[in-house]
Amino acid sequence: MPNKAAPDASRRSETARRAILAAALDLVAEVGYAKLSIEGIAHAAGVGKQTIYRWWPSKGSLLFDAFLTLAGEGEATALPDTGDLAADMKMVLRATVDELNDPRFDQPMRALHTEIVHDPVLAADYVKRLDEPMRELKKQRLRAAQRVGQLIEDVDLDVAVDMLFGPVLNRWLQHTGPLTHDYVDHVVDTALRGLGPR
Amino acid sequence: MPNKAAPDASRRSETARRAILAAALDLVAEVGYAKLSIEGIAHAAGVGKQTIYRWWPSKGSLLFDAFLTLAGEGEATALPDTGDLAADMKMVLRATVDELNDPRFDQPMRALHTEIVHDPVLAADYVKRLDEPMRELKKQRLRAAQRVGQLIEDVDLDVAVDMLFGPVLNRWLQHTGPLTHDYVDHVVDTALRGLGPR
Amino acid sequence: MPNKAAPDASRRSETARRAILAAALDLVAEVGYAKLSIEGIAHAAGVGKQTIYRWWPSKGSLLFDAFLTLAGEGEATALPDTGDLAADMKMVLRATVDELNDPRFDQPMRALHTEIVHDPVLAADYVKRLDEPMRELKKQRLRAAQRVGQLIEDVDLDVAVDMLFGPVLNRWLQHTGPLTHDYVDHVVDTALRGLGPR
Amino acid sequence: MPNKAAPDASRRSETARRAILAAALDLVAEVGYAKLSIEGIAHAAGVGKQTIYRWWPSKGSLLFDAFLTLAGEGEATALPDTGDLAADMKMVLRATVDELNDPRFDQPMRALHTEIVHDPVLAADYVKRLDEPMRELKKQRLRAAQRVGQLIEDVDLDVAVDMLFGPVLNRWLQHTGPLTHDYVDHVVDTALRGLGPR
DNA sequence: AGATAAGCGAGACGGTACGTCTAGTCTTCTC
DNA sequence: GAGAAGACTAGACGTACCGTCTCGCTTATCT
Repeated sequence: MPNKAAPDASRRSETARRAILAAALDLVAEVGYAKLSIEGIAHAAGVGKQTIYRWWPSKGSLLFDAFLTLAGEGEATALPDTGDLAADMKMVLRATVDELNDPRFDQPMRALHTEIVHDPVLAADYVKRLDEPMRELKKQRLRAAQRVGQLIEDVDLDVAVDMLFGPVLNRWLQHTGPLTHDYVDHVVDTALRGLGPR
Repeated sequence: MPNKAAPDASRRSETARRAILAAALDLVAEVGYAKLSIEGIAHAAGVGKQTIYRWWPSKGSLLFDAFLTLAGEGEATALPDTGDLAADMKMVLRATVDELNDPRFDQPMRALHTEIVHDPVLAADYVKRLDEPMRELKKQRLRAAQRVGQLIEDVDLDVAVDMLFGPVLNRWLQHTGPLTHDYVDHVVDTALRGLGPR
Repeated sequence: MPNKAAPDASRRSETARRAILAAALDLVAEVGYAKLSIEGIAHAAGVGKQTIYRWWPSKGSLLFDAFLTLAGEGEATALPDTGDLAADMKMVLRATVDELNDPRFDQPMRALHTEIVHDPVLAADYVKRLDEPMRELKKQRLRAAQRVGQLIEDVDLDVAVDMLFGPVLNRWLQHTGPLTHDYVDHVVDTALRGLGPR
Repeated sequence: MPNKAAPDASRRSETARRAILAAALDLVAEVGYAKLSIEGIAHAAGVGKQTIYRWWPSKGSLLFDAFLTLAGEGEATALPDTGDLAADMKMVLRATVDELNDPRFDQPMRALHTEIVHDPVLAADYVKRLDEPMRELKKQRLRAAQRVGQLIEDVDLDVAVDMLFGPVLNRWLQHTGPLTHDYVDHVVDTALRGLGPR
């Protein structure tokens, strides 16, 4: 039994919702995460603060929703499959770093990741609605590679995905090095060939 | 001609410095990054706010210094070398996840990483004073493995390090899965063997 | 041509009207004037806010109506006349202070007076619908006294009423002293006898 | 033992204090009591809100202080004494109504009285710092009148003061009639002569 | 040794933003 | 068409911190 009356979603203003999400993206890109304020978003969206507090429990969840409109929730249905696993993975990862290098995506993604680092609830949501679906697509491509003998059979596909995509995300988050196409090519080649001899 | 008089470091109070760093660690562990305030740290350390602002340019750099006292700057001089690369890497990574799972380390590290994500200057400092030295140790161990034929010759060692350590850091930051010894074992085995057949 | 359609009073819900007035009185007595809100009244009355805004132009006018239901508009038809002016005035004033000391009346009256102080329109309404009728009754009693030689002929009856009732109201409003029967007796005696010698 | 550290008054900024009081007076005169906000005062005074909240417990006490700067705390030392009580009281009361009719005084005084009506603590302060001293001056003048036989001996001087000044304040607060010199003359004459015959 | 000056604890200052509350308007649905 | 319900824009509330500043006090260095 909820002790606080939930707002009636059927009456929600779609106009306001969209204005808020757009304003959040614009503002985070403009002023950066540190200076992003609910008050600023409300003002930029031409909306009362309460309208934000009514529908989002935290700045993180708002950023998450905003990010989803940017990413297009569940837009991709499959990774490219030209028959050459290495080439396909390089293509995907190159597109990823291009996105990460795009200022329009960079700031919102950093903001979202910051929230995820500190908010396990939000992180769970992120895993379920963004990470899992994307991970599934990646695993599907890897399974297809297994079928044509381009990937060993007895590998943990989650670990495989982590090894292919983790290093790039880390380098971006931690500014430990430049995000280039060369780097991702190296990562794909190394991951596929393995570090050990033979 | 500097327009702002630099503080005279020779007169700096070591007592205050230590109290501030300790209070920062205690507080971030206690209340979390989001509720961590300079004012709170100053109060907990029994110190005036100005003493913090005088010596640290940002909350991030303070957290960095605090973290260094926790990690023990440049304490380790070499990674273990029993002759078995896989076993050694598993040992190191298991120790790493144990640390990441330790509440005393978890919050300060998350706080530091948050700052790094948004502050390239701090990130550069982090890379130079923490990431680079640790990375060098790891590369030394990998070079030793190359000498005894446990690691292929023509591999980019930076990429190798990223593939071994990146997935763990990632999983921790994004809460994408549990950080277990099993997981790191999988990662090491897979990285060494490679994803491709043969 | 009115630009705002006037509500059709014939369709007005008497139930809602009464619930609102009752809720206003209850709430002002319970939480005090400062924390009295239209929203709170609407909620307590089980009524939509619009129903209040439709029928009352201001919080003051609502309080005024509520107060009228408490006072019983134009209920008294004459002041007591035992033939002894002083005794009759003391009786009336004692009843007045008893009312002012009654918590049920105290808060609503203070609220109403606050609104009157700042709203000349409401004040005019108050004068016409509450002050004037009461004042007329008082003047009637004074005129009767004049007829039997208990009050001088050439006195401004409005001034006389002000001198008898004003001090009590003031003392109550300003908390300048306790409102006792003794005090009103003093006022009546002094007013009738005059301050000057003889 | 106070549970909340009291601010250190010795460090108080006199500039800020004066700016706040002046801004409060200006604003209440300009926009009226109903639209007077702490935020507005702070802004007009070029001051942070906290500086107001630090030094005044309520809007009422701020208005009180502001009013004191307007009235000049304890400025008058004695009422005029020409030997003619009636003439002197008329002079004083005429000055009073002139003040009440002055827009510069009207709004702040109404604001202050509103707060007093609802805040007994503030009312006590008002009585002590403004009402009592003024009342004492009035009573001194009345005592002087008693000495020269212009006022009866056995009268409660507080009641006498209430009868002379109460009606004017009342008429002003409640808008029950115009505040004219004629009116105060009537009041003084009637009070001194008394309502009863002879 | 006394003067000088810096760091220090303390905390007031002008501000920004927080998250909550209410005003008054508007919209939707029911009776 | 009035009414219950409640979302909407707007903005004040009182609180928490920001980063700067000023105040005495304590040290350390320099005449």
